[in-house]
Amino acid sequence: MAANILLVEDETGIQELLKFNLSQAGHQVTAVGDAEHALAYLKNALPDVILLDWMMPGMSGIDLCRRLRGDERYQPIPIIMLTARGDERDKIQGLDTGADDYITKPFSPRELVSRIKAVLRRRAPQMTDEVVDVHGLKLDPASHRVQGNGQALELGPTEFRLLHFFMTHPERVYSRTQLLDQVWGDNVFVEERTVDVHIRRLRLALEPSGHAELIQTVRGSGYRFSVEVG
Amino acid sequence: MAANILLVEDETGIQELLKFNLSQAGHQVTAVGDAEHALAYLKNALPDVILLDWMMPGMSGIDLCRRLRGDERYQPIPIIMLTARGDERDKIQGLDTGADDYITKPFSPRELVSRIKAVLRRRAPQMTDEVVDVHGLKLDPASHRVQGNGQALELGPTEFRLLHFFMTHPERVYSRTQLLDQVWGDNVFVEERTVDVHIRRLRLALEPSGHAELIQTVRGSGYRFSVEVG
DNA sequence: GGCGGATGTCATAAATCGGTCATACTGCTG
DNA sequence: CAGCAGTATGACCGATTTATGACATCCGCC
Repeated sequence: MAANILLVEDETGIQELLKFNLSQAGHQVTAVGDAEHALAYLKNALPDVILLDWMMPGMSGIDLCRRLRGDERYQPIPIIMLTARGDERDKIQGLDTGADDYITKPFSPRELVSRIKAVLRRRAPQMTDEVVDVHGLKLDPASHRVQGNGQALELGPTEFRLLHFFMTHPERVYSRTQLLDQVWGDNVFVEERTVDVHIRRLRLALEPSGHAELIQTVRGSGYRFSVEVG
Repeated sequence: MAANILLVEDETGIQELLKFNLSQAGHQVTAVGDAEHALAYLKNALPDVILLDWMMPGMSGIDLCRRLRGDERYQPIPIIMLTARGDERDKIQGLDTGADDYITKPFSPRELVSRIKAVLRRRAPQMTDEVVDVHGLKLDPASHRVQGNGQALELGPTEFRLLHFFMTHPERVYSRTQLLDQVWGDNVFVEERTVDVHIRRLRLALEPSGHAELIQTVRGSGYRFSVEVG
């Protein structure tokens, strides 16, 4: 579950310590000292999570949070607020501004790491490395394996990501464009029809265990991963 | 998993208690009364874990922790902080330390032991001296020997470390970068492709006993040590 | 200083993937 | 039932990734 994390924190001491601990947990951390630098960074890269200190010189964490929540581009990025105060009022206010979670100093590295995991799970289930199991179809991100009813299934990198996305977002139709954004990544120049081809390859790969039917075509809309028939 | 533990604690009562309990659990304990003695000790020996009391006369636990974290030589050593419940919040406020874990007094010896174990496993499972045996492939860190189905296998130092890491982290994909970090060490300037070469050498070394298949390529992701086929 | 093993790098071969296209098929609409 | 838009399929080929063999360097040890 390696994630790119943007840390916005003015105290260099805490910055270093968090950086160390999060790196230890396998994450990629970029640290900036204030809201302005954070915004500058965000113009060029989209992290998977943002850790935001509550109190900062200049634009405060809460202001930055509000601003990010107002921008469609940054809206989907989970935000965790860091604060020294355990005040319930602040917590309410923090969550009010659109933060996904809130953690009070001091906290253990382990706690922070697990909260990051939780927040990722909620926002982007396919980012976590948890095993997904649906109807006898099992996908393990850690070992990068897929089994259908215990039988090993072979699928290429793209099909793997595609299936992973589908399994973590079941029972819902996704257009080709959405799939390209989610599975291929944004800003990729690829024909929409290419999705069809990979859907086919995925179906072929799932055929041996009879799980191909889980990938359903919704004419005029896109595709859906669903347990129900039809 | 016998570990060398450095205990830094000023209260002799607690010191004795922990020493007894940890020895009981099979660990080798060295106890010192303050940070200065701890540093002196660390010049000559590197323990596997450090237990650090939070509040101490002279240099506090938190200062020592910071200092150790800043030194590349001590950075990989797991640190567990011992803190008194309800300690003045302000002093510890937010200044999370870079410790791997912290435990609040009073705690049960059993809890401490299991946390030590957890921290060791998390940091470096391959650091332990336990013999690893998977599918007839046996690796003994102590004697630095590898056998496949009883047959001695020859492998170079790097291949040995690589195999050791894999055997202690099975069923999981590791990217070339991760392998470089874990097996070669951080901050090493080595081409990623070099990993391929050592993978090949490792496979060649394991060939005689037919264990080469345990080293599997996961295209686009990295390599995996796995008992399962495919 | 010479030797042998170990290590990292490179060039090249081999394997696989990914995107596109042409074509066949399907289901809806009038 | 003809036409049409959307989808499935099979083939192709360049691009990327991995495997392999060869080579230069380094280091400890005679």
